[in-house]
Amino acid sequence: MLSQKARYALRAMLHLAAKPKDEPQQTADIADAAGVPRKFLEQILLDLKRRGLVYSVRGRNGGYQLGRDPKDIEFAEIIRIIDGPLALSPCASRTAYRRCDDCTDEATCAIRKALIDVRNATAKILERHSLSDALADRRKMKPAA
Amino acid sequence: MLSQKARYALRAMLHLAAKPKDEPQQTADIADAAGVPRKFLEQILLDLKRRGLVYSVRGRNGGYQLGRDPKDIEFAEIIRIIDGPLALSPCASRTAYRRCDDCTDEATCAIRKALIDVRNATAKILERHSLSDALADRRKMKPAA
DNA sequence: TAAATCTCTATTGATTTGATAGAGATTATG
DNA sequence: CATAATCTCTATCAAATCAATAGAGATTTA
Repeated sequence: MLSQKARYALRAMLHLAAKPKDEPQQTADIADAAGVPRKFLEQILLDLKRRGLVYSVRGRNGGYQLGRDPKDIEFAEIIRIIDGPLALSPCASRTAYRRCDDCTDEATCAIRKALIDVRNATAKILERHSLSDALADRRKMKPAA
Repeated sequence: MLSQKARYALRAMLHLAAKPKDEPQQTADIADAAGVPRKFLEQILLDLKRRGLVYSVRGRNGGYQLGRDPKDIEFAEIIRIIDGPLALSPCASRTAYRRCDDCTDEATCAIRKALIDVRNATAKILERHSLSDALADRRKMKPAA
């Protein structure tokens, strides 16, 4: 399961993706639109900012914009920043590989093998799914009435 | 990420799968072989027993056996029992669907759509991966020397 | 009857999660 | 320049979850 925080992050990013690129959106507005507690959202946006996914403008009329084109921001990246690796076990992670403390023989671990398959399938989907894909999906699902 | 408990459960089940079907294995032995704290393992096995994955024999010389043929016990089932649904969000789960509390429009939720794709891919792998598959993998990886 | 085992429930300490708070730093504007 | 509006940073907190331990009970064999 994703954390609530990661779901908030995805919603906030999707909101930003739907806005004109260079009109900073304020945390209060994003929080309202995405249904996220404002102070909690601020922490989330700071994390995303530190990794370059959003760009911030300080001071009056400041706010947040996407740091890159929506087509270059993948679900996978957002989730990894907030929740950590996609894999079901550290030993099956590519971005944050770590040997299991209590693993006796990784080479023959049949559990690990299955978990790597899952991690690859998950990454394949989430690394190919960008914010612009999501916007397109949304338009498709709810045709302009 | 799977919980430690789920990893323990997979290891314990794999250990049982490698043993003759009708020789009850004792928790102390399984715990030792699978590297799981004994009392913690007992809880895990009880959960698995309640769902029919293992069968127990009480009293002296008692112990645990698989409740079904290893080929009919899937990783997915073990993980679901211990950790709950495979999906990344309740709204993307098939076995434990629940609407997101704060979801405004599920029909057009582009996040949900991606998460459903992930859940389907994950389930496809883990529902087709049985304990006997895992034993076969292990033999393949470590040919009888 | 005693020993070996599974069964059940409670408890505990550590960590994580989700959220709130408030004091800075920065900028636009009147 | 003063002020209001904003992002920035760190601390704190309560509740939930996780990982593990404990121990009394029930069951079976020898």
